Amino acid sequence: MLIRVDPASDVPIFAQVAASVRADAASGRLRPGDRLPSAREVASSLEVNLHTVLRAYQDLRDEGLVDMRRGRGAVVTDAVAPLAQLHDDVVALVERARALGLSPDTLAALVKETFR
Amino acid sequence: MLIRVDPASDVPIFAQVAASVRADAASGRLRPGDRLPSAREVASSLEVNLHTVLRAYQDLRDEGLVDMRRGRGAVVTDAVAPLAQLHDDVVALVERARALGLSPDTLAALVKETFR
DNA sequence: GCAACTGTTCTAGTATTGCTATAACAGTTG
DNA sequence: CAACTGTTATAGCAATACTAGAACAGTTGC
Repeated sequence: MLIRVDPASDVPIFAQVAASVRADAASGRLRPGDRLPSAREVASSLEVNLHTVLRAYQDLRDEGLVDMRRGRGAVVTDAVAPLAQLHDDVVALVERARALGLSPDTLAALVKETFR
Repeated sequence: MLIRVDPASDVPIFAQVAASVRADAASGRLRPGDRLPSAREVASSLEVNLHTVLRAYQDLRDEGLVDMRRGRGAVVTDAVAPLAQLHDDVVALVERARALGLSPDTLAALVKETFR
């Protein structure tokens, strides 16, 4: 379980951590029942604050993607299934967007706006 | 040409303005050669500051979607064509995501992460 | 039971960001 | 020339992102 983050990005670190987990769940690298590394572990290896990682984990919990309890850690739930189902479609769309020269921000913003 | 914004949203106003224009371009409601309403007009009707709208317009310019010159205003460029080409795919993906119960933020973040 | 782990909560400080406010400047158009 | 357009500059305020340190409270395994 590897969580990647780009410190130079304008995207908040906590959002990048959550996004990394989400992508792993969508691609099947992370399955229901799997446990995320402890927040302290992640914070240490990314050299960021514990609270920053916890903020990401809490966002994932709010989305229902993980189940959190003290002492146990954060465990992936069945709610990741929809993400996995969309994975191929998302990859296909991203490939088309990339071929057309769009930026990640542009495509993401377009998707978000279309959702409204 | 109508630009909608949700003041209660946690998404910055300037990002919402840019997203609104992007969506209009993608759907074909806005075509190459069309002129955006002046920043002062939009600021006035949305009851926000001029600079907030200009920030949105400048983002669109950075993406190449509009051409800006003082005195003339912001004009939509041919670069919106890729957006229009993706429109149907984006709508289809959003529909699937909605049916699966995903939130706009979750899907947008997933798309953005998949792009990396 | 106890030690070592886990998330939870609290307080607090700093730097950055989003937005506002005013004003002046400089091209473009009719 | 007048009325429009975006551009630039300065300044201030509120909220956000991140950090820091500490204590608390369940869970697990020896």
